[in-house]
Amino acid sequence: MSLRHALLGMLAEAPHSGWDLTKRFERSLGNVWTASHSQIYTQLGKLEAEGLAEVVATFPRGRKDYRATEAGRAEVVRWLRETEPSGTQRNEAMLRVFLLWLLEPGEARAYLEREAATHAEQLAFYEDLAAAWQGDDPPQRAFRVALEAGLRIERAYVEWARWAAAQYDDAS
Amino acid sequence: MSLRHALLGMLAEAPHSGWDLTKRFERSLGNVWTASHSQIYTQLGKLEAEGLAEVVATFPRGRKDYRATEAGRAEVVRWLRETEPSGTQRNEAMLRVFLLWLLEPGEARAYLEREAATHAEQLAFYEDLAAAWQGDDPPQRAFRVALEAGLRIERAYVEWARWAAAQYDDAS
DNA sequence: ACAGGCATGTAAGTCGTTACATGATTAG
DNA sequence: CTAATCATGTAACGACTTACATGCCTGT
Repeated sequence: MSLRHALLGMLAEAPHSGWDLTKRFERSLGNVWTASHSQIYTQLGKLEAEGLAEVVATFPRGRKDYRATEAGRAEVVRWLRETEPSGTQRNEAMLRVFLLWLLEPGEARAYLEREAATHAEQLAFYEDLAAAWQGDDPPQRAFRVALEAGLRIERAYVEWARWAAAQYDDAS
Repeated sequence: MSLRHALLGMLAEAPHSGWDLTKRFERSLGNVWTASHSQIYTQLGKLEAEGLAEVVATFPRGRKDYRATEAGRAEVVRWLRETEPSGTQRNEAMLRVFLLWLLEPGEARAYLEREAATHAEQLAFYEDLAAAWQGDDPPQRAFRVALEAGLRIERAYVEWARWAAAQYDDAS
């Protein structure tokens, strides 16, 4: 159950509302794990019921800020230490590559060119983030390490997709 | 619904039994999409009921080989053409990197070193596959294109993980 | 004879998506 | 005053995991 631990991790760093967490998933975290607001609010309720998170402040418009309790923080750490990442992979874009032979070569090439463009855009986004990055506390440094992975992997994707598109050129 | 289309794609290439498909997911395809046998058998039943796949042969031990019907083949092609890959990402190993600040630097470094080793192993596996690769029909060529992505991305992961482990060195 | 791998299926429960539903605050 | 954004929640349905359940064939 990774969502629980993703939420607890963010709530161990600083208080956040369900809305905040939803936005963080949409922006930075969404590149490694996605979650919809309905899932987040439901999970926050459960974390509170289990004593892993608590409401620390309430604001206008019904906003509630949660923070991880000591038990909650201990639970993320336990999860990081004692469990191995599940090998479950889901990469729909790459699954489609296995099936490209079912299309005309021109269509396959177009798909790969769109992939190249999408990844180039994502890479540019990461480059902007990296250029703007500053901060030296541990969570920021962990973020920078993850961002570096994004940079390197998106670069590899862009180069691969361009190479792959060329494989489906009329010539070949 | 990617699983349906992954199955239909394989059944459009050649007849396969549920067992075969399960094995293919465990081996090559598992790196981009995972599926358990229970999910596969259930889905094959549905595909047959909808006229997208049909049983073409039966063997000892209850083995049944399925093949995509014309309607089934048309359905994968429609999916490839008319739908965009869903942006849903789930990469638990990278999610953990965002949370590494919760561990001692030594533990974080150990995690990243294990990641480097895991990806190096996967890379070696892909390199063996690439060395042994031959075949010139369209499905094989699509496989080779996907394999090239695996090679490049695993290489990027290995280099990143080594760099990242160094970030958590005692010195820093 | 028996171990290992082949082969298929069902059931219960959890996780995740999409749609529905409501309302408050702020900026223009 | 009104549109956009903030903000939270529930319900229905579909996807996925884990466990249970069964039995056949082949090689040693």
